[in-house]
Amino acid sequence: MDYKQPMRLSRYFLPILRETPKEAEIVSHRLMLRAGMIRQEAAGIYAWLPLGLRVLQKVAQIVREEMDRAGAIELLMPTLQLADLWRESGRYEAYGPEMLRIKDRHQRELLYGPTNEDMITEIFRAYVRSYRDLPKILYHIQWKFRDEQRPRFGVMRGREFLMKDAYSFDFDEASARLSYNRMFVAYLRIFARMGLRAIPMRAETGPIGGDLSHEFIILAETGESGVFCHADVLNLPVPPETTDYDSDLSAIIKEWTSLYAATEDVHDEARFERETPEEKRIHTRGIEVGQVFYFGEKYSKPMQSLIAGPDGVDRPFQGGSYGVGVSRLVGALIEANHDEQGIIWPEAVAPFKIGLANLKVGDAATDKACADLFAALQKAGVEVLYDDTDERPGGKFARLDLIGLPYQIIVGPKGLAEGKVELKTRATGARESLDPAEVLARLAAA
RNA sequence: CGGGGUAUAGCGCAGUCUGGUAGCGCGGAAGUUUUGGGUACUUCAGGUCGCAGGUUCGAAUCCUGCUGCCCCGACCA
Repeated sequence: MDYKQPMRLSRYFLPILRETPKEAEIVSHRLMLRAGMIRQEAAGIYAWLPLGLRVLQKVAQIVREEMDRAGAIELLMPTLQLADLWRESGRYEAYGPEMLRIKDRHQRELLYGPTNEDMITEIFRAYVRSYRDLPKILYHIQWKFRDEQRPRFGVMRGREFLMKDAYSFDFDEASARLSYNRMFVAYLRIFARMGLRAIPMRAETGPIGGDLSHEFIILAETGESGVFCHADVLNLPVPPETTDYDSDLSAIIKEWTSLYAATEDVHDEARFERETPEEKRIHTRGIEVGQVFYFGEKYSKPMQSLIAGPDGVDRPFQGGSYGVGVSRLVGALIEANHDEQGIIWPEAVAPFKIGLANLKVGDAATDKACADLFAALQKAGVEVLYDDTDERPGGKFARLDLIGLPYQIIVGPKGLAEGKVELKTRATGARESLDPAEVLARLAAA
């Protein structure tokens, strides 16, 4: 997808719903349906329409950039996996009905992958034998399927979902902890870049297993689990882009994990009260958007992925896995950024930066002013959606507010009579009457 | 997986109790009008009433079975 390609609304595919579909209960689901981002094809299974896809891919791209920055290497594993692979790790029977099991024409047993620890271990085992090749962190961004008993909340808890999962390979535990720390720091940056405050919380390790784990959680009333934390954890500094991932990151980890923060599953009320002054105690709900695990030899041992050490002795590698719910994040972002009128996208993930509204299509002056602005924005490489439809102003305003582009440039005969266009900032609602050149200077710069 | 709902036009709904071959609003098309926060009016198009059986002269409506979807709970990125 070429994001910079400017788009005319009259040629785009943006099926806006004026009324709320009744099946949508929470706000992000309602808005995604209304804004023409997704269409449900089955319970927990969605088609991503053009506007939704743009956001999904932007989220994925931020994840990708931060993973790369932290030294992880991208690959791509298939969605379908052989059941035998999972038998080898002992998880085929353990996983339960959540796993979608299917057979091919030869009656070979396959499954639609709910995660990829087994497969990445198989790949790694095939090629890596020496401690000298470690450490490594491999990741991919791929669709997963978990046959939830009860999918709900739109893309926040779908059955099919897009996930980034990374896997670390280390020779010893000390090194594995460093990999864990790298991913931890990368996660802090990923969510911060999307304008989200994600808090790492101690959590249960779940069916994947392991002995060290944090969930990254966004506080939201509509979240699926209860959380407890110290208020100050909301204001900790996010590691900068210049963070050296080859350095010892433990100071950052310590800073982010010393204040109390836990999900209800592992919550210890006595400890919470001991460690947190009453006025700093937060008890609310949260949306899990990422999780990091260290699980040691859980897969390398049963699957016999052995690494020769300096002493010539083979040992199972020390593993960790690190997930980010990419499609879920799109829902979470809306939960965190909306108002009565619709979505308010953070600029980093907005489907377009600007909505350019021609209030009187067919009027020579507004047409020309819009065409000039459109061309200039295109030239400046700014992502712009030009509403060139022959529709009433009210409808255009409502639609732009609904889809939540960060800026609206409103061009109508009234303002143009004085040589002005209006610049509206979606987040604040602020409207300014400016020369077209001023608007350009403002929006093309940032 | 337990409990509760629901299924009628693209979307939101009425009609079902009391059987007589389907209607309203929004949206769509054509037109007049209007033009800075979803303008008003006129006309038009669009539905084998979730599916399969059954009862009946006749079924959206009554009976049986099935399926999809939603909500609460348990469970989960």
